[in-house]
Amino acid sequence: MANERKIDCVILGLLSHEELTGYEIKKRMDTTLKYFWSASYGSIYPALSDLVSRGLATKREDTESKRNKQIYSITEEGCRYLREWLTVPVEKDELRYETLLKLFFGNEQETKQALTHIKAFEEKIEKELPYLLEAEKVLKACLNEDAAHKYYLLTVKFGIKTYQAYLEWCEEAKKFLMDSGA
Amino acid sequence: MANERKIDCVILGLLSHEELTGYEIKKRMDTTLKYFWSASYGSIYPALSDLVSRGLATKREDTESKRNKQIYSITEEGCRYLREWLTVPVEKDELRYETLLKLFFGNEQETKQALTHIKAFEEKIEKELPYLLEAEKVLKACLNEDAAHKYYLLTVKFGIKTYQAYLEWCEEAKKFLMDSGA
DNA sequence: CTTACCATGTAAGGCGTTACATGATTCA
DNA sequence: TGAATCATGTAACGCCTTACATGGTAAG
Repeated sequence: MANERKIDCVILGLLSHEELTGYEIKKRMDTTLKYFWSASYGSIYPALSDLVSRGLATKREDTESKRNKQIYSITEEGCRYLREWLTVPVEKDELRYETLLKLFFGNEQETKQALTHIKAFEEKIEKELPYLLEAEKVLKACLNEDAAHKYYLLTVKFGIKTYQAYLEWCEEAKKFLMDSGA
Repeated sequence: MANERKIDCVILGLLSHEELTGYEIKKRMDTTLKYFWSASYGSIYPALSDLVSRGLATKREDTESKRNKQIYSITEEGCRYLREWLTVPVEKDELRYETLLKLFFGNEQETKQALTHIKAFEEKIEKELPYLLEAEKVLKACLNEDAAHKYYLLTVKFGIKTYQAYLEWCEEAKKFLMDSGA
């Protein structure tokens, strides 16, 4: 237990909450996890097959719906694997912001360009923040329904805190460039 | 100009400030850029060769020092390439925090484990923040010496803002878990 | 003299995305 | 009936890291 593929752990984590299809796993990623993790079908489906072959998950066909669904569940061993991973210290938290890269080299362009990148970043954050705030409200309201909500709420709060810090920075950065620039 | 390898752009950006060896490029990454970008020798050296073969940079051997240094410079075309990239909108800002992943699935473990991850995260941030604050002080003092400092300062300020937000979140998260937990 | 740092590069392999390929079902 | 969404998968390829391989130099 040292070099786990993160995709395996994310999937097992989601399966530990409920049974899911590959499609649903992708959806969870694109909604609740997307603020700090992402994955594509091209990594999810192969990972699912792999988890089954390693005995960490099982697959069964859905009989109820008319769709050709493959439903995945976590196994006992999968649970053990997940819990083990959760006890191991975090290896790496990574941030790759192209916006900051372009800003860092801003001197090669005009101030206007730098401002454009900052504004684009600001707009993106302003558009996403309401979803986080809404999620916070909903989660706070049903905190007692599911113990897992507590942890979900913490990650949402993280997103809100940082997004608000981003927006503050955007304001300051714009002011700084407009005052000092030109 | 649509699918530029970011590593090329970072290197060209650094070379636009000054001539550098591959080793020095790596060092710049590990100090000034590491808060929002990273790269290893295994990607830097091949990229440098590639940039030379594409006419975006030139390489010459160092004659002054006794070391076997390969010094790289940006070409006119390299400058054009860089500036072009800087005008293109940002494609992706990515955050991959394993800490949040482990926290999200925190229900599978004890509250204690979640707290451990938060504390480890907090310590890491507390250790790095002073460097950012020091960099801010230095940059503010010599802002007029080099126009590029202005942009460098902005990225440092971004780091400070977010790190401070992280620390606030850590405090709240710890309190939240200790109050609600157990 | 030996440790730390300077300095360059390659090879193997991992991990993941994009694009492709296909088709069913639901809803307006 | 057509668009949106549900649903599963593969293949090619890109990009990067890790580990390996090697050796010089400066400082204590």
